[in-house]
Amino acid sequence: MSAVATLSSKGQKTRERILEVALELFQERGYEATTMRMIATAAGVSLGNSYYYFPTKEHLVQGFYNRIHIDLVAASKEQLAKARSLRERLRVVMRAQVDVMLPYHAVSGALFRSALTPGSPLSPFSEASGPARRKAINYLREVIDGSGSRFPADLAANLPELLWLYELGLVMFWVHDNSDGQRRTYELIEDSSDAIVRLLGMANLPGLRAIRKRMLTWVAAVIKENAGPLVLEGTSTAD
Amino acid sequence: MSAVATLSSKGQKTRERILEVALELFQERGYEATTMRMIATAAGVSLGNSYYYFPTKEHLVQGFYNRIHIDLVAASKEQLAKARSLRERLRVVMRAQVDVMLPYHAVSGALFRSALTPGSPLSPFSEASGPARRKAINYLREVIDGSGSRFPADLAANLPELLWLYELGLVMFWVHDNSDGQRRTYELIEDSSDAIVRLLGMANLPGLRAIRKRMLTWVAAVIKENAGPLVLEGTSTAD
DNA sequence: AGATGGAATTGAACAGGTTCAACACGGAGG
DNA sequence: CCTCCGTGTTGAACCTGTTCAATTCCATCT
Repeated sequence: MSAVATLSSKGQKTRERILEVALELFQERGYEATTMRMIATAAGVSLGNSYYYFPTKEHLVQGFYNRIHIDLVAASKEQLAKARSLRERLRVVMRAQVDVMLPYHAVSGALFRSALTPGSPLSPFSEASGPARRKAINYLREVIDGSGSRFPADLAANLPELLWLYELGLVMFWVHDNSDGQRRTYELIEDSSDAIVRLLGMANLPGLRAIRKRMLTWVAAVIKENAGPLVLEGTSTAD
Repeated sequence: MSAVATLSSKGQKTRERILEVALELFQERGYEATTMRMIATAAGVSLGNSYYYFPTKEHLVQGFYNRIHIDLVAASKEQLAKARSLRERLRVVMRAQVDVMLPYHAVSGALFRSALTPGSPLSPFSEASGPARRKAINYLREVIDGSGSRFPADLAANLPELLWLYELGLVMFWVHDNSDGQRRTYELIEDSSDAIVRLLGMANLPGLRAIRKRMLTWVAAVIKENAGPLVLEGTSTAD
């Protein structure tokens, strides 16, 4: 069994220290260039000890995800309280998301590399990412509820998940965005937050209703159907 | 300089043999579990020699991409000739795409892992993937042109790229699809090919026209803006 | 034939992620 | 105080991707 379950204050502290140091080094030198040996040394522990707390180097990234979400909430809460329209509220949150990730852009490629690998505990769809995913989706639910907008029942029920996928796409774009300061991503946020709200408003148009139904079914399927016994080649997902 | 440029029949043959053996092993044991030493041995060359032809293990995957596209064309050409409507033609090609990838589903995760990493020569957006990408897009252009459908100029101009992105998304879904025989992906093809054609038909509706314009701009941007001096941490993309 | 130069090829060495058997520590129970 | 046992911790060893200086091969030229 991994050490994650039992966390005496001693172990907890060590674990924290390793993660802290790791994130710093990732930021300074990049993911690849940061060696597990470096991390261990900088954290004042042995190489083997790092593996006692983090089964693989990639598991350190999960800590990164968690931190990002905390920062996101902190960075957007205030502005969000002032924003009324859904369009504006979306803008605020998405901009904040990009803001808090800024320091990591140079290494984001490596950081997110495993994210799209099916079966990886780092996949945003994975069981292991469940808590982080639920937090993110719930926050988006607040974003929606806080606006005056109302939608057809089926759409409303799945809208948080839908927007979460949008957020994911935005992050993917940001990762690949090399314009200075990721200017283009901010532009995309402007355009897309507007477009999304408009499309949502049109969801009841005669021609779109049928398509909407089926699309929602698929969205729900994508989000949910990931608790299955998915095992990646070689490595069991036991954790 | 890499060896790719000059290909005497001797080297060509060796290169082919390595790639052949590699793809077989990937299929049998998975990507991670297949060792460069295994590949070299099975191909009857030295370890170093493999690296003469394929700068990294991942470069072997590029060969996989190329093969897939060739197989796709072979598998769909005949049926495509019989299909008239855009919806039907889309269905045929997308189903063929999934068909030819079938044998690789178990390892597809690892195979496509690098695909989403920015700067990687394996990224479908990368310079290195240019030829393969253009082939794929051109094939989609045929798919569109072969149907009777006509679209507004700006839409028509970017439709192949748009559909290519759709194809990419479909592949991502397929990679994560664990239903038996990837049944769900086939279902998604049914639904989405229909939805796409309907949406395209509505692109001129008053509310959608403005959105369409801006979306197309972004699609064009995503596809093109990838020739820039993008360097991944540590490794230069010199190739 | 002999020389020359680039293409192919080799094997050893290196680096970094991961594993593992052994050991230290510290509190609970006797 | 001693024993026991599970949590923490260690460092060496292993495996595998990657690099590189050195060597062989071979077609062409003299």
